[in-house]
Amino acid sequence: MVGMRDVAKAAGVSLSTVSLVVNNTGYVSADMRAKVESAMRQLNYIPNELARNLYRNRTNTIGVIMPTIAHPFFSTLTAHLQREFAARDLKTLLCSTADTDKGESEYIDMLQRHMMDGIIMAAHTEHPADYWTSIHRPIVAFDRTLGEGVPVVRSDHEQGGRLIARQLIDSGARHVVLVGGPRSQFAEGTTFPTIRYHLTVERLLAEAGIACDYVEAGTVADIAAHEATACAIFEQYPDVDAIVGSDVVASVALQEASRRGIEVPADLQVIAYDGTLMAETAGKRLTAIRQDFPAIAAALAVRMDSQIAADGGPASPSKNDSASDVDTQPTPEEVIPVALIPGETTR
Amino acid sequence: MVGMRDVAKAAGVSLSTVSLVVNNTGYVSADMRAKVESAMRQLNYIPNELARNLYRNRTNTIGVIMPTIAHPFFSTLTAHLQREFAARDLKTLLCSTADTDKGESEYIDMLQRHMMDGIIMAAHTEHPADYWTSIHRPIVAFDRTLGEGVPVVRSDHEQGGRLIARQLIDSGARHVVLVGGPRSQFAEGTTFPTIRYHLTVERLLAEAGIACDYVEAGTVADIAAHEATACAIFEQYPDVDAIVGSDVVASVALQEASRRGIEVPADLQVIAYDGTLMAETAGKRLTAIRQDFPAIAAALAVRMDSQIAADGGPASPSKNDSASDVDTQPTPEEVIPVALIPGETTR
DNA sequence: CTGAAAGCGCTTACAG
DNA sequence: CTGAAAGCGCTTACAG
Repeated sequence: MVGMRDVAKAAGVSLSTVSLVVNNTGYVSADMRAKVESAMRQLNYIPNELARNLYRNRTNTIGVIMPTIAHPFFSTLTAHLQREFAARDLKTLLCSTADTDKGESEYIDMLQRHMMDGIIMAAHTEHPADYWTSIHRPIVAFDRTLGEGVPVVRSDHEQGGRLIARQLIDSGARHVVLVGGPRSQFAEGTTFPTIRYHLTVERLLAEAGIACDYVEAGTVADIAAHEATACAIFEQYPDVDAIVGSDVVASVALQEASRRGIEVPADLQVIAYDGTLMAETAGKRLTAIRQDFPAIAAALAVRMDSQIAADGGPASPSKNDSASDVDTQPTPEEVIPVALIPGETTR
Repeated sequence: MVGMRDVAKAAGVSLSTVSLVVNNTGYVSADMRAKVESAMRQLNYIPNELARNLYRNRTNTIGVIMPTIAHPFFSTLTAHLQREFAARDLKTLLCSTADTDKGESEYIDMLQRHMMDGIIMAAHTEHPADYWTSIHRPIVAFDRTLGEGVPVVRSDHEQGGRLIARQLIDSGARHVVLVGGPRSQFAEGTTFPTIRYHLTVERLLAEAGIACDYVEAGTVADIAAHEATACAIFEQYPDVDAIVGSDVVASVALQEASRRGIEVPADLQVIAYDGTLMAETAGKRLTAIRQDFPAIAAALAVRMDSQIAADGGPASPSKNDSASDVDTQPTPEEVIPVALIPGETTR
């Protein structure tokens, strides 16, 4: 392995001169630079980034914690995140909680051991209330409230709920089935804002006097369960005339409806929540609430930027502690609008 | 930041003793260990992994270069890879070529700068013949022949082609449309083994006297193009009675067929190549050639293991150079069987 | 079994 | 504008 030392020797200059040339820092005379550069080329010198990382205590790597990217929602989100980070010269370390026996605590560990500069938390594991706030390193949550000081980016699920409810009410739905995660996540003080779309739909439909049942489809990582659930709906609720669920659930429900000879949208409407590619490849183009992946990813990246800037900032307690106390925003939350994309599965 | 030095001071022992305790290496007396451990706890010591990385010249990170994980094939593959690597305590660095303005050469750069221990190459960019072999660091290719010394793992596309052809012949297809990547990739000496399934199908259908047209669907990252292509088939070939393409293409083609009132499978058969989740969420369960993701990921990981072992090995030219010459396998290629999963879209 | 020393490869003040 | 020196935080021979 050829190092700076070798280059310095070959060029007949000092170590620091080589460093200056490599980093294009400070002033180096033209011929010094030339000598160094030709030596680098001749020896085929490649700087060892690890040494720099050690010195700077930075790896330019962000951990992206997802339940699993086998799920289209999370693969889409991750793809967009990766683009945002790459544009900032940040690497994306893929951290799945469902594909692995590793929980996110192992990833947090890696964060603290300085192998990552920050973490995007989009997995669904639950933790004691103070777990996240006690970490004191750059974390940004997606669609999770993790506690004071952990910024959140999420879609406007209330809006999503309103859009769905309006569609269903206007089209004269009579019996709606909502498919979603474990109802236990709906408890008071839940950390899952996602549920608000279900709650909103339920409330608005109730006000309109429309029957609405909720069916649990298992956790987001259990895709087989989604498929089974979607098929079972028709047994359990023979007179269902509208189904609302994730792209996966909606697609499978639509498929099952076709198998049973149920006319969509005449006798059954289907609305997908998420709006990934899968909503376009189902039996018909699904009417979908589209979460705005580019905007979500951009917002997450911007938040991450500032979290990192804050972290890299005053390592020693700043003299004006009071000022920073004043600055403490009460868990900044950024809400991204959604849109209803009309498809072929609603009236 | 509290470091080993602080722990040593607090425990009243030397630096190396702390190191031994932390790494659970060598012999440390019980009370020494106890003192150190309590000091670590009190100071809340967290080892800085960067320093270790520098010393060991290893990051335990594998770069996974994909065109884009927005495509279901690559997100599925990546999910499985991540599982395999995690089981080996290797991190997965997500490297997309299509989601980014970065080409894989930038990732190769990171490999050489020792920020990654190895690279899985599954993207589709072309390079001069000697590019890959000149890197001399752990690389394993998926479905790409990259040159001498770069192991390849791929599905048995010839078998895939045979399975498809047999299905089409046995069911009495008359006019088949094959949808795939740019035909320019089919040139002699191509580095894309994938094309062999098309070539095999074409040959076998020709022998059977069945008409077969090839339609280009754009690169794998251009999903919008796939969708457009799938719809256009019906205009271009009004009498098509079988369509073969990736999960995405097949799903969209099926959707379009339904829109046009074409009966599947009676008047049109559809076969999907890949067999991801998307093949299950289309309008009907797609008959699919399923690539064996778990086996592919496992094979890639095993190859990566040995590439890394070889790389970490004799840094200095070994005395028996001749022996290693003899050992040089001519580009090991591991071929994983595929399977035809019968669905509702074939007769 | 423990400690002082050198070193992983680079960076950055700091004298000249 | 250049060079000798200290240091990033840890590891590992190597004396004791």
